[in-house]
Amino acid sequence: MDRKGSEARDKLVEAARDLFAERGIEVVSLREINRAAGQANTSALQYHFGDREALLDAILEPHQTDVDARRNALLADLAIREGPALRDLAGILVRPSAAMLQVEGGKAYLRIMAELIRDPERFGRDRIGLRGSLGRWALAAKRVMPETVSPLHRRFAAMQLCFHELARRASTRRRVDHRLFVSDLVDLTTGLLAAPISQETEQLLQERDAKRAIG
Amino acid sequence: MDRKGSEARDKLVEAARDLFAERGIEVVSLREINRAAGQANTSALQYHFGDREALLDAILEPHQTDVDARRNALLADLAIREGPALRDLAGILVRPSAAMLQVEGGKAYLRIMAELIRDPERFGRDRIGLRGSLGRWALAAKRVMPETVSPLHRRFAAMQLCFHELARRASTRRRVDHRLFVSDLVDLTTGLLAAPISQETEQLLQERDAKRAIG
DNA sequence: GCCTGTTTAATACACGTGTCTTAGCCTGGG
DNA sequence: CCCAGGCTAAGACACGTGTATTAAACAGGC
Repeated sequence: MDRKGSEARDKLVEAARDLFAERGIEVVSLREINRAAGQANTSALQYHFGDREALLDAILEPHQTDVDARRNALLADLAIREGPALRDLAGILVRPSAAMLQVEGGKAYLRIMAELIRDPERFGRDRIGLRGSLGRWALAAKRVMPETVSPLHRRFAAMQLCFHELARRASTRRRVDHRLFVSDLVDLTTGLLAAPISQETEQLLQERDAKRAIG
Repeated sequence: MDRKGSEARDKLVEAARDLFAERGIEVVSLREINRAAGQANTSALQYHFGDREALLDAILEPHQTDVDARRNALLADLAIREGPALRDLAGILVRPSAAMLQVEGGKAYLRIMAELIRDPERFGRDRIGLRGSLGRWALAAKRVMPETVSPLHRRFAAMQLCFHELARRASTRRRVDHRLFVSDLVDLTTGLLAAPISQETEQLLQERDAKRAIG
């Protein structure tokens, strides 16, 4: 009942994937997906998936496992080395997802992911793989990063940057060579993770801590 | 016919503002806005604004002029000084918008802006004020920034970061003092703008240029 | 062959939507 | 007073939506 059904099912996920990417997950109607997939009847989608969420899962799952495998491999490499640079971390965040730029349907996947990660609450944060390799990445990053105001904030911001920029790249016209773009994105992400704390911030931090000590 | 009509009109924009911020501009139905505004009839919105886009303009306009005034003032200050640091630039990007965190309805405005700036094409890029103070900021930034791979890319990424983080802040529970958050966000933005170019990127750049020289 | 289970097709239903039309209200100016 | 015009109310229209139901095609196993 699940994997690899009926060619029509495949067409459905394909059509849904592209429509979700192009116009947003919630906006596209199920009927429209049916139409786009050729299966002219209304309940094909109903039959194969049940509802929109299950369809979304079916779209995401293959790419998700692909990305997770790549990132986990990089993380395993990292564990061996000692004293990895921040740029290595940024690369581990960016590159596995960036690889989807060259995969069939990967661009649509990236655009959908950007929408999902934008507000993780909307569709449940499990779906974006925070419990998967992204979570492991965050842990590794925490170990390496210099102590900052709110390292969590920085890591989340880095994820947002990464996925948003990948989605932008994925939605522009066809490119063949993404290496320069990816390398630049890794640089940007590194800059974000490594952003120094200014005097102003330092002072405000001290003020806050002082207040907390009193209160 | 335009400014300051009828209290009901104000309630309409207020309700629409909050609903747009909470659930997305395209998702909320006009009927729902009417309902939320108390005006139980269906065509009040129709009458006062015409369509959703005009309503959106009515929501944005006051805050937009406010932000533009603040940013333009900062830009004027900047023009006098010489050799401003990148962090000053980042501050000019962040602070005028961040000020909306403490303004009645400003949080909703920020969340809407984040959605608009996410894909400027969807609603027309005029609406996000790229022709206003944001455009002037981009020009000023271009003058100050070190030459990078694609400075435009960096400036756009900085804007995205800024508005997205502000929207996140705006959608969390009530906070009183935003100074530390803002200062930290300025630091992050600075780090993004100032992110150094890695060896890898440098090399890829040279390869690209070499190819271009041949082709 | 035939019969079972899986897939596709074809409608039907109740509901929410954007838009339009018509009538009622209510206030300010003559 | 009254009555024109800005505003609100109420409803109708055609349409798209998610879901459910029922029938038809299509396979493979005995």
